[in-house]
Amino acid sequence: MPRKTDLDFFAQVWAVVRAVPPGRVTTYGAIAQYLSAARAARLVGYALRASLNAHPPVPAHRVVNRHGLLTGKFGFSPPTLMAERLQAEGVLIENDRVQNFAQKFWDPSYHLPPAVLFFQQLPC
DNA sequence: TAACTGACTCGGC
DNA sequence: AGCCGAGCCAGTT
Repeated sequence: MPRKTDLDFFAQVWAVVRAVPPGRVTTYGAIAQYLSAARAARLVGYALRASLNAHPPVPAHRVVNRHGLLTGKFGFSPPTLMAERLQAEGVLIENDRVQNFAQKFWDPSYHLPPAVLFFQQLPC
């Protein structure tokens, strides 16, 4: 299993997050699993915290934890920005929790081509 | 170089 | 249904 690729782990995470459609959300674990690093969910969160000044921008607000909780909201300024962006896309938030999480959930492993192909077709 | 740190997850109570 | 402890891995110090 090639754990190393031509792209940094961070860059891979960002690429996947950019593929999440507006109005949908995904989880750290789902991204990690898609990247063949199912145990690296924490790293995904770590990568997202570093994504705030990434180019092109990363829609980090569409990534929540497995309970649909907005655990990363403190990475935004103000922290309410994460919930506001989601609600602007039609995702209902209550008490920092995504409502109808099961319906809004978007799984990269299901909706995206295999990671190898996905990164192959990526520009740059 | 070794130790510490997380925007997490899973399983057991 | 919600809390607690252990495992996880790349980056940073």
